[in-house]
Amino acid sequence: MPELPEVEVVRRGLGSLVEARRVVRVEYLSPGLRYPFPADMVEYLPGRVCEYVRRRAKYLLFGFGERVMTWHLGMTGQFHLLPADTAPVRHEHVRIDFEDGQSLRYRDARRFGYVGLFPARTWHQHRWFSGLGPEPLEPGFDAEYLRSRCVGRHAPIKNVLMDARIVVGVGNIYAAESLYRAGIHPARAAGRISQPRLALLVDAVRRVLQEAIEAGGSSISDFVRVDGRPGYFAHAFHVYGRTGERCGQCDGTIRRIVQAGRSSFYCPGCQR
DNA sequence: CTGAAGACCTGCCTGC
DNA sequence: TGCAGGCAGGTCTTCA
Repeated sequence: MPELPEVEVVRRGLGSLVEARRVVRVEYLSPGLRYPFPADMVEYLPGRVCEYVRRRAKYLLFGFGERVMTWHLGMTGQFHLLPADTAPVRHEHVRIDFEDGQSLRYRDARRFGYVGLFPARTWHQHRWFSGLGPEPLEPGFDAEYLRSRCVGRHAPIKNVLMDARIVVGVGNIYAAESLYRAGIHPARAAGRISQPRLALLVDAVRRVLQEAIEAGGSSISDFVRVDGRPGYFAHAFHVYGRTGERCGQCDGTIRRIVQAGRSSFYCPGCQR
């Protein structure tokens, strides 16, 4: 489901609802997610207070004393906060009940999501996190850095942008939209883009992600916020999912190609 | 090392 | 109406 903006929107929605709340019960309800459920969570969390909800890349981090619960939403993961006596929702996998009578439900139809419970001091050393690149909305991601990671690479810039070792949080939608705004063809070899154009790309990535967060994320088929409302950024797509439609800036028609097994959308007139 | 393809899952839409 | 095929926002593993 989610790229960085959607995860960030979920984080903001969850924060005020679960921070400072005490857990009373954890239940793991169904067939497994992508990786085995950390069984010690059922014993560790009850009695503890959620101190914070943060985000790193596309992961949510929940602080509980000496441990951090990390959560990746995969493609279709959703959190909902419901009264504890609400029956399990479809594809519900985990529930965390709080002292105040509310219950956090995790549902995930495709089960690509996964949970971990790590020591608060060393969670970032785990292989899920240790190789991650910089956050795109923080200062470490700039034109000079991107240039250093593109030098000598023949891979298409779109694939480079989606490589979490280079920069985190940019998925299929926002890679397409960023490249459109920067006027760069998604198949262009990363090593053959000038520094000024990479600077435009860095700027485009930042603006697209920021605008998407402010719009509440992109709801394509099933993304919803914690309160069930959709995000509205999909209305602002220039190319994603618009195959055959007219480009908003030129006479061109939006095209779809497949790169590394994923759909890419671009305007042949605007993107070189 | 790099880059591409396949795998993991279910649901939904299209076309025959 | 039924069913096969293609597609879906992510990441990891395998293979060339």
